[in-house]
Amino acid sequence: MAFGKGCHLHLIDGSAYIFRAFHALPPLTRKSDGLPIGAVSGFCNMLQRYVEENAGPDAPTHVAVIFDKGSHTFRNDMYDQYKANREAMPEDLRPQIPLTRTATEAFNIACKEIEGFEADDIMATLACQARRAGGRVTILSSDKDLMQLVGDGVEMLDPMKNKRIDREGVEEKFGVGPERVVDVQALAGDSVDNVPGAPGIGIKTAALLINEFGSLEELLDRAEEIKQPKRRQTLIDNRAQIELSKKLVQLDEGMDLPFSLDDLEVRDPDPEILLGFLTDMEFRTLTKRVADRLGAEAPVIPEATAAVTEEAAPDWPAIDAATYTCVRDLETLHAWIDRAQQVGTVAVDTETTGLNDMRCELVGVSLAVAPGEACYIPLAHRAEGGDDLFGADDLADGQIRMQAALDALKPLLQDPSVMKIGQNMKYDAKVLSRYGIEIAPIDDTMLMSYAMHAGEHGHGMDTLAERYLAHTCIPIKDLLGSGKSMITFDRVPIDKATGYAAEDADVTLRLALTFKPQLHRAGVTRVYETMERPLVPVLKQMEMTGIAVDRDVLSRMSNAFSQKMAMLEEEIHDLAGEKFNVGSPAQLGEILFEKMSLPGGKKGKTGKYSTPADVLEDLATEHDLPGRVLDWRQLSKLKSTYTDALQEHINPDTGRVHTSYSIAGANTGRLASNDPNLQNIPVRSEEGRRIREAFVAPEGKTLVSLDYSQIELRILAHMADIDALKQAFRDGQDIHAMTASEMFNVSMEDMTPDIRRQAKAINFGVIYGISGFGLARNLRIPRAEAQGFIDRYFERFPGIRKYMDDTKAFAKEHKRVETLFGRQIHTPEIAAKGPRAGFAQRAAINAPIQGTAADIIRRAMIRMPDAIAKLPVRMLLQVHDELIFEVENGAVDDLIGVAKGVMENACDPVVKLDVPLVVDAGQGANWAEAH
DNA sequence: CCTGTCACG
DNA sequence: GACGTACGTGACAGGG
Repeated sequence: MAFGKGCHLHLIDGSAYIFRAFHALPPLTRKSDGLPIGAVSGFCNMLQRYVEENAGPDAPTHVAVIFDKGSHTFRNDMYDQYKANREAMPEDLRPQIPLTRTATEAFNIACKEIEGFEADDIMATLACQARRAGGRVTILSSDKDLMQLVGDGVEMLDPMKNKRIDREGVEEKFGVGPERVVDVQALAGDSVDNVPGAPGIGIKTAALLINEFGSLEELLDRAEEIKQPKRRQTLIDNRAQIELSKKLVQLDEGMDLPFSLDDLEVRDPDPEILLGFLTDMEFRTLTKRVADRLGAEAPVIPEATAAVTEEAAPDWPAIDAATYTCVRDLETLHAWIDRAQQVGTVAVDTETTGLNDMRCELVGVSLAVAPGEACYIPLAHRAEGGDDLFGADDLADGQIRMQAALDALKPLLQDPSVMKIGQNMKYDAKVLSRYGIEIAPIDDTMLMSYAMHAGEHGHGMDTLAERYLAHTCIPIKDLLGSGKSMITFDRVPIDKATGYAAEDADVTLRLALTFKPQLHRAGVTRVYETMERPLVPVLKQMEMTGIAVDRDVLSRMSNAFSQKMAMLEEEIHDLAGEKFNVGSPAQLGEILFEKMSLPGGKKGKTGKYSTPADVLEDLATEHDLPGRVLDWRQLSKLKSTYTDALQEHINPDTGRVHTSYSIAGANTGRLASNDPNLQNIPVRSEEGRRIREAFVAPEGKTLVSLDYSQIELRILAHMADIDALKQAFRDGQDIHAMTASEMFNVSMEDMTPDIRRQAKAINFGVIYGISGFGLARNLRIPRAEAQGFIDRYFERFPGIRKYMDDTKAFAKEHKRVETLFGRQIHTPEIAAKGPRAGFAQRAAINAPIQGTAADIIRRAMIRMPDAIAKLPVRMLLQVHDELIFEVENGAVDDLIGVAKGVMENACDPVVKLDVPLVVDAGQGANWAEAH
């Protein structure tokens, strides 16, 4: 039947169906092989319900499910920030996308998508064609972008609320008719799609203006006539941005489609094909329901053989090193690869010659496809007994040639439809990357544990195996030994290595099967999917890039420090009247408190005097020696930890320094940097800050540093809901001065640096879970006075005390606290008695604040690679509230614009802060200049 | 291997 | 009423 009068076209927004199905359902997996199919299941159920509900007299004559295809559309060419705030597609959803197309076809419903266009444009074009032909159209979607199509026989139906949206519905939502919806959207913008619009103008104001002037064009041409001065200026200043926004929201109704309306005619499904598909997916209930409706026999779905179920199966085979396979030829390897491909999920572990993933060599790879089914593929083990001059570096027999094995593994490890599970996958991903394999998609058991159990215990594999599998892993010591006689993994006999390596893969797989279904129940799926797992490739890239360090600068500083230290040491020995080890607190304590009888000597647990800096500072007024020791200590620290150690960390292959970030190191969600720690490079003292001059941009490039201004205090203002603080941040005030002014009744004009400094200490104290003692020590004032400050602070900002009390109460009740983004930090010690309770309480107060800040910069980092993809720039480092980039000189301003936007909007669209986030930028030839 | 000290946010 | 107290990290040196 040709489409025409009397015809009724249904357009189903396929992508919306998929996302709703994905988020509404727990992460179901196909029993036989663990393939994630939650979204497919939900999608099929929705299609079936659609079919059942649309069989009556008003049944459509034509129907199509329309999908988005490709992430880059013509709108991105107009505006590269379009939809830049979108969360990346969850890894579990990705492999399900093609299956939803297959499902649509199995239902024998037309399934359409066109590369480079959004589903909305296809639907707009089809709706217009149908309208012109005199037919009716119903769009099954709740997307407000589609409301511009309503009218003249086109309606929308919100499938969630089962609510029809006609002209009146659109006017209710936008305050204007469908033909003016794009005008309102152009002004109001859209944070979800990142359409800028006019700042400060929302839907209400936009509708008011459009109704007054008739159209957007008219409004912009006659903007001078607007009465409100601020509004007038906004429209005049942002004309180009508003016009761009209109182009972004305007749907393309005139696409050239490679099919016609007639191709969308409603067709009955072929029972064999549809039931075949549902059976393949192992949807028991739905298969039966569909079979009943089609009057067909429901096929029998065999019980699952593999042990992938909602709960970790209790009947898993025991973990036994003797049962694993050693893969020594290509044929066997291919059999394992095929098996992994079929299952769709495989645990992967690499064995290497060391712990440094930038320098070690690959020795072997292990795989696990089901509990108890694991293998080890040795690749570079050395021949045994070769400890003499000859043969020591010969490869042991019976190993597949490295390159041949990697060539065979590469398609599996890069296959987008096969999930690769690892424990601390960043390590393996970096090693494999150095061998030409970019492993993806990945799951990480360490990160699953971190998302669920941060604060409860560590997340190393041995710990997890003990706790969750009641299994003690083979200690690596048993293979490598320890201390001086320790060997590298390539010297381990292959038999012994097989048991160890394959066990790691087996354990990892079992942990993943245990944890994966628990994520949803613990309420941390989103944390894991959006803030843990996607960070792995981002950090991998940063770490592998590294930062250029000028060895000569460090070396000269080391020499200068040595000389000064030698001079100081001599002076110290003279003042003490004897030679001793200045670096030994024990010996120094003896000199100070015994020999010289200076006051304030306190002994620690070990019965030795303690000589921290603040004690020495107090003593400096009494004697010259303590001051000299402090100077010596500073130089000693700078030399040993920085100027000397950093030189050792310059990678000979790249000439750069490559830190490694632990994602699951800090309980709060912060990263930790190690080998070397580049998050504690000196900055507070002038002498220390000069070490940053050694961190440089190569010729023709610039280092750019972007840091969040006062992010934790802003979060506190939001979370504790303190109006005065929130307003101060909105007005861009000096927050410490403002606090001081409020507390001490000093006007901002009469503010002295000292009053401000005290207020600043209190502000930070609040974040740390303030105590009179702590503040007193920090400010070096009597305890009673400090307590007075705190009392006055709480009097002025009662919301802060309420936040602290509420947080403590929450922690006591739930044994955990949460960030604004849902990250959980467990506080098992909160119920402890004695001093531990105090620690736990203050940690509980601090964790949501520090953790939310950590979440925000994580989100920014995850979005950054896409945002800066077109610029000649690389992201190098993260220092908690700061990101450092290396950029070609010509692109500095572009980078600052783009990256700042990503950082300042990193909360979107999940959390709306009541305070703005502000990012400051710096640039220079080295880190000292950029900061 | 633990402790003290000190570098950072 | 006494006790011990700011939050989160990592690296280095000394000393058993």
